[in-house]
Amino acid sequence: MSLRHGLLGLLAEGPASGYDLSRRFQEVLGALWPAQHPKIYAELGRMVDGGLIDIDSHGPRGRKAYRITEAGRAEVRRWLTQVDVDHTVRLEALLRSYFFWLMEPDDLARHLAREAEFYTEQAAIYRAYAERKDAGEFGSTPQVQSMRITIEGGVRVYEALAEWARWAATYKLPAAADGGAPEDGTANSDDG
Amino acid sequence: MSLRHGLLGLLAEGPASGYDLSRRFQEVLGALWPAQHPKIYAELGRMVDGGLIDIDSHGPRGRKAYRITEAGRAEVRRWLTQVDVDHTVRLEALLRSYFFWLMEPDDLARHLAREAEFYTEQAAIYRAYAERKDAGEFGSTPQVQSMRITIEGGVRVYEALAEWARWAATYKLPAAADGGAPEDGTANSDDG
DNA sequence: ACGGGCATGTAAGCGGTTACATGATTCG
DNA sequence: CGAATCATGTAACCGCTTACATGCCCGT
Repeated sequence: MSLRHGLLGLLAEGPASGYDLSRRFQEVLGALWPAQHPKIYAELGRMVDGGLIDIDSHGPRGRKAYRITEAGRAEVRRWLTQVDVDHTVRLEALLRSYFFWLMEPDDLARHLAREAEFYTEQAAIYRAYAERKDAGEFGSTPQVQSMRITIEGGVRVYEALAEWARWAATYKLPAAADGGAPEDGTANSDDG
Repeated sequence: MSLRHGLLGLLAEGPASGYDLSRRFQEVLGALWPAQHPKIYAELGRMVDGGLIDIDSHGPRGRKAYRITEAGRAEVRRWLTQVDVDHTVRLEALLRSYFFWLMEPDDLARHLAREAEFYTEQAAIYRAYAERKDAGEFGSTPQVQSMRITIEGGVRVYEALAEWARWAATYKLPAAADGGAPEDGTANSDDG
């Protein structure tokens, strides 16, 4: 249940409304940790009930700003230091790659080209963000330092995937063109 | 709903039981696309109803092997060529990094060290797998070629994360102590 | 006055995890 | 004979997404 802790972490910087939090999640974390507004509003309600946050102020258009409590601060710190990282990743692109052998070579080539393009673009978005940060556009508070690290992670992961897609294009296609016939025959049983 | 297509893809290699599929998902895809057995059995049931697979044979201990049908083959090919890739990623490690500023410097250092270790280990597991493959241990069928690409993706993603964690350790801590540029060499003018 | 963005929510449904439950077979 | 592993499932619950629904306020 990390959305809760993500919200608490953002609120640790200062009061914000559900709408604000939704936007901030989108900005940097959007491609790394998606969070839709219904989930956010629901979670905020639950956290008020649990005493982790409370309502700071009411604004125009029914706006409600939330403020983190001491219990909330303690909870986000507990999460950061005590709770094991959930290392689950779920990359559909890599799942698909397991089944590339079912695709026609030129469908596959097109697919990999599009994939490479997508990841390259994502990496560029993050890199541009990093450059704006390094140019001092956001100041140099501890929060911004942390954000810089997150962004760097985005750059590196997307660059890795972009390079992977380009590598895959050169790996698979020659195998389909030039011989490389399956002369093995014995292979079939599972276990490796 | 990619679990369905993953199962179909594996069944395209030949008949298998739910238990087999569960194990095969674990092996290579375990860290890239988790799939628990209850979900697998449920999905197999639904796919039989939908005519994408049917029961191939009954074995000992109530074992049921499933065989892909023509409709199933068509469906997995449709998925591979027609359906847009779901590019959603969800990396808790990067979400957390956004809140590093809330951590004590030595908690953070310990955290990043453990993270680096974990990702390095994962990368090593995949790299070892890749080497066994490249040594010809699994033959060189098209399926194995595809698997090789998946593995390469695993290596690259985990290596990227490992390097990121190591970079982060050199980036953040000098800022807390007394300045000094990160090894990476990229500009960070506003860095303390 | 009106359109776009601010702002908050509800409800249905899906996909996934965890815990529970059971039994057969093989191997030592 | 007992333990490990094979093998299949159900049920409860959780987290998340999508679609639906509403209304206000600001700028032009």
